[in-house]
Amino acid sequence: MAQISLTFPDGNAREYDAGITPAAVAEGISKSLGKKAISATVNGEHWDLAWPIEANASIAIHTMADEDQANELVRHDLAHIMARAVQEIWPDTKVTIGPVIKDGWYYDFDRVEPFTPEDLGAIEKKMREIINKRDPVRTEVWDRDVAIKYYEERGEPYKVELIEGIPGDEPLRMYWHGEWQDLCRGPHLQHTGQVPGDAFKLMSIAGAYWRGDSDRAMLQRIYGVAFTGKEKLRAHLNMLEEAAKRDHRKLGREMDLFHMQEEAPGQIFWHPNGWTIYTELQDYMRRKQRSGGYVEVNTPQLVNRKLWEESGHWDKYQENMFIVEVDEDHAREKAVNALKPMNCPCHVQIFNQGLKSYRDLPLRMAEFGSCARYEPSGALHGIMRVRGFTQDDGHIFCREDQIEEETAVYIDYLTSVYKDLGFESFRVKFSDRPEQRAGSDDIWDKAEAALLAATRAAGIEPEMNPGEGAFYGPKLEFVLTDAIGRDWQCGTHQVDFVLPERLDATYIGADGGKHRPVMLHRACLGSFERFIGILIEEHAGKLPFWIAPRQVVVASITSEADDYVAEVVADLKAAGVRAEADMRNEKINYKVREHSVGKVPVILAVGGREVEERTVSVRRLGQKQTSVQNLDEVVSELGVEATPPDLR
RNA sequence: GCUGCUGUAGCUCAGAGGUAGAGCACUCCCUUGGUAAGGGAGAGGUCGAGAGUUCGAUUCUCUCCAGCAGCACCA
Repeated sequence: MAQISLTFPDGNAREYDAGITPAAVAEGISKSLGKKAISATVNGEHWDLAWPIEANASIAIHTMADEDQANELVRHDLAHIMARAVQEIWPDTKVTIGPVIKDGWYYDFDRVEPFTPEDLGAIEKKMREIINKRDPVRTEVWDRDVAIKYYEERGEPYKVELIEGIPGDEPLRMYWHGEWQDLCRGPHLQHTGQVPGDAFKLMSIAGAYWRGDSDRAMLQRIYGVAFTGKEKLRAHLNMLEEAAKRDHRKLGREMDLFHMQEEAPGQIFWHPNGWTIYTELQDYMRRKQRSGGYVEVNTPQLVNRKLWEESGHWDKYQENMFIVEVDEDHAREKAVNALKPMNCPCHVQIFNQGLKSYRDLPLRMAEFGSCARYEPSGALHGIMRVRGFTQDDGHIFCREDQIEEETAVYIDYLTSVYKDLGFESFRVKFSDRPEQRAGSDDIWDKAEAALLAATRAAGIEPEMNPGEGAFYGPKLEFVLTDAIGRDWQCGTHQVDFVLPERLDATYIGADGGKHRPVMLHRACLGSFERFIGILIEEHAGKLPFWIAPRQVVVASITSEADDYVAEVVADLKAAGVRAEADMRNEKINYKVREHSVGKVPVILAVGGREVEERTVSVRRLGQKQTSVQNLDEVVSELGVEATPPDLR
């Protein structure tokens, strides 16, 4: 038998017979490791203990102490155990796929009867029975024809389709958990009893399209979470509960920021508090844009269909546009307009007024552009995905060779904005050429290289999103996450070769001839609405002082202090602080509670002593202790804090 | 848009085939209280909209609207 050499993490190598399994390797090292081993990493690949190793390789044996591998195995085995449980309870259910995801797994089923929330309990119970049986997990490699026939006979069409989609040279692994069988890449644990029975929970049922294709069957997906121990599960569930408290929809109500109602789905009624955040943020962005070399413009909301036809939106985006037809007695003729879903075509109209010289480039044009998009009803989400929103939009008209420099400048700009707003880190995704695209490969090469180079120069290694670019050019997406970890694209930076062409934007080059500018679409916040939603969740409502809508409440302890309260409020306002008086006939406990719930950053309590000494008792949100300070001192301190970071 | 769930007072929720309840919030009264809910009284709802079944519907059925979770979408 041929010999192979396996290299261990400590650098030592040992000789084995070819075809040895990691289980035997572990057993050979020590009896206890043989018992504790759950899987291995072989040449960087997560490897089942039962898979043979045929050639020289590096190897690391894993135990339950290796969190990453253990979680993957536990979650993956649970996916199978859940599918088995479901088929044992409802044998007519067809199985599809069940991958591991962050914190758990899901499995998609095809069953005529929908699952109910009560079913989850029954499935969990059955899963624990399976775990308690300690059924062995076994794997075999099959020929495709045999496997296809096997699944056809069992009436599992989805599995047949999956196999047909697997490249012919890849081995088909068939797994058994006891008598129950599934097609699976593996690896898995050795028996069902290795899965902790008290560290998982089925979370929810939802619809999901087969293969993610909305033209195909709607399956039923069951989500579960799982960990290696029950404390970790408890911590996770606890985290979710805490995260729910940070939901911007809940805080929006509690802080009286905004509301939404049936008559205007996907649109926001901003209340005074919320609008203060909005305008404070807008003022800040306007200053940043000015110092960033942008010129600010404003363009029409309602634009005739002709322009949208020229821009291509009428063809490609019509379903998402609010179309407005005027056909009334007072109108001479019927006009078809659309509320703008984007600002870009309008910005090109401004660019196109008069002749532009190469000396004008790069031309950075910005607009707080209000857009309306008819988003699918199921996509709406609080103020983060709406139908009426305002982008901090901007378009940079430049030459091809300026893309990299402009991208670098933009990343720097965005980074400073995010930092000022409390986001020290954010994720960047890079989407390159899709299959359907405009422009030559040569231009794409250059544009992609420019974006990547600028991003890397900024010290950012983007996540790759292959083939996800716009048809008109590659893009960078700047992603922030909400309270429960969902991704939201906020900032964006996209190269566009197409729109300048369609709308015939030109500039006169140094050579005296006409040239086509490149357009960079960019938004830093993305939209005020989404960004404020993220901002609220990121800070759990405890916004940085300068942007907090209600900054200070001055609360009287007894009515004797009322005059002094008014004086303190006046002083604070004069220092540029948003201050209000609370002289209601209520106890200080009550006032403190109410304004704490309302997330007011600073409460100044004043009673007889403070009136006497011209001091205030300062209480910061989230802190129990208070400090008595001189009034003038506090006013100047808070005046500084109320100053936006770019003006300090 | 798709699958499932939900819609009762400003908010959080209970309720039942015979036309509705709690706590908080709100208004008034008492209370002047020292850092997360002092006490009392009062007011407040075509039970999301429309249709059907029924002697009678907010409750059952259907359609629509909106929201929630996920999927799809997010040039």
